[in-house]
Amino acid sequence: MHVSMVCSVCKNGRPIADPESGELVCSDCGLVFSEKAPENRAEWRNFGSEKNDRARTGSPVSLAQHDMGLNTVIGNNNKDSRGQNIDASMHSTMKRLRTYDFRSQAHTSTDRNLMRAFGELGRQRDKLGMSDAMIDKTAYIYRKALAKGLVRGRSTSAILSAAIYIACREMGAVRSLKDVGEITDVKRKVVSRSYRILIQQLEMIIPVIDPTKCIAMIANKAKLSEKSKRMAIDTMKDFTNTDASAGKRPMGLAATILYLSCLRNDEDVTQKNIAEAAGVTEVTIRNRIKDLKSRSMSSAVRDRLFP
DNA sequence: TAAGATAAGAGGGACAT
DNA sequence: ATGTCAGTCTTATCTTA
Repeated sequence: MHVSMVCSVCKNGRPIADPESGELVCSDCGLVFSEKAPENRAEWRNFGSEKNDRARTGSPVSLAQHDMGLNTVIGNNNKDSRGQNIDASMHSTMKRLRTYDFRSQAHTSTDRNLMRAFGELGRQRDKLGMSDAMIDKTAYIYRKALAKGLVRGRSTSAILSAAIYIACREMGAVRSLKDVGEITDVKRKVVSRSYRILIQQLEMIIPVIDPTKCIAMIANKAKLSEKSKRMAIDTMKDFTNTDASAGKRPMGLAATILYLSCLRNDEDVTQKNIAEAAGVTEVTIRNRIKDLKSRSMSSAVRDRLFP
């Protein structure tokens, strides 16, 4: 299968194999490049006994379907097991059974809710560049939330957005609350509130987003030089696991260190460029600069930041 | 024009009542 | 449950180099 060699979003990253999911993801922004296309075309040959039946055996089992794709339906061909036509009374019985069968497919409110939610999830997945693994993770989280009654009283899309956000975080993909909110058309604060509820109620531990990934993402989005990017990532390593970023949004610090690195390299860039790429404001960058200036740090690091 | 300064306001956590 | 407080971040506006 053809794989484009440059990430379509950040225009810079190369596809690398993600050992966790086995998919090709962008080395810089974490976007999924491509995945194995599902083989849902008809079989070329028929291995079974039925004549002229080249159908596949069904789509893969997925959590992102309300019944996990394991549904069966009562057939419509009105033949018995030997292929004989069935008689009239049996015919009407079968018709009635089909009606019940169809209705029971999505009869509980849980099933209906899941159908709605996963329908929406399917519509969002391309916009977010989500892999199958991320979709399944999202679906799993949503199921748990629904089972715990966390959806009642809140909108499906709010909880779904939060589940998407959590799935992204767990897979190490760089997506902000703002990104997710914009794509799912849910207000950032609503996504954020739902997110907090989910991680509290489901007792989830969400890994902190890797700040070096943030830097790579911003640098590519703002089309900055590799040199500044490298430098910023090196510098950032001196700040991870310190309290420099405690309680602050990682993007703000990442953007600031990147900005300072660019200045150091005499790269033509404005606060505005970087702020936009990072999804923060210029003021935040300025505040972070002030914080950094007043911090104690080794002179080597200080020299690198403030020449 | 980019960067710095300042102010007002939103949203949420901690903590007390 | 409700109110207050400190801290973070955004938006908007004005000034400065």
